[in-house]
Amino acid sequence: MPWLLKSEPDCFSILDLAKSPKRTTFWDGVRNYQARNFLRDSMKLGDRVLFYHSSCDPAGVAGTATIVREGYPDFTAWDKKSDHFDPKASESNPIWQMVDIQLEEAFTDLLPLPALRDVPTLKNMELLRKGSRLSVQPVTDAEFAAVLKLADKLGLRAKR
DNA sequence: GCCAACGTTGGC
DNA sequence: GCCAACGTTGGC
Repeated sequence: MPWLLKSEPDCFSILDLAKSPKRTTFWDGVRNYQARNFLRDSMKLGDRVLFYHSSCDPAGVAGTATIVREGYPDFTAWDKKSDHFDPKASESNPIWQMVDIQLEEAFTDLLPLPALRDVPTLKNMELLRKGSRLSVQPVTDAEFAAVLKLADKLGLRAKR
């Protein structure tokens, strides 16, 4: 199943991912139980990911990635120096999970959120639901394909 | 920077 | 177990 992962580009952008060793990173800092359950139970090796930039202007889809390691304990949770430190977590009780993702394709430019709202296929997409804040979201195959198709149409996919 | 929507906390 | 208060998210 495809997924959508949100990141604030000021914190970690798709360019940061592109510059990472092997264009791969661990997806740490998720501190929401519903999102945690997706990371732990549902994300599978090889699943594709829409990399979404949130809290920026405009917000939108920045590219795609794939899951290259399935859920494992998020060790930043018991690192006191981490921004994502959680006093309730420990090595023996990790609470939080993360996955590793590898960059697949960075769009040449952001696919802006308002453009997604114009696509009929995406009408029920979790991202577009009013009040939706989930930072790890399942995406249907049809939705994933529709986003890529729109990126094509807007000329945001340079390499082939 | 505003504020609506949501999740979490904690008193009862 | 309810629910008010609070903190956070994230589009605008």
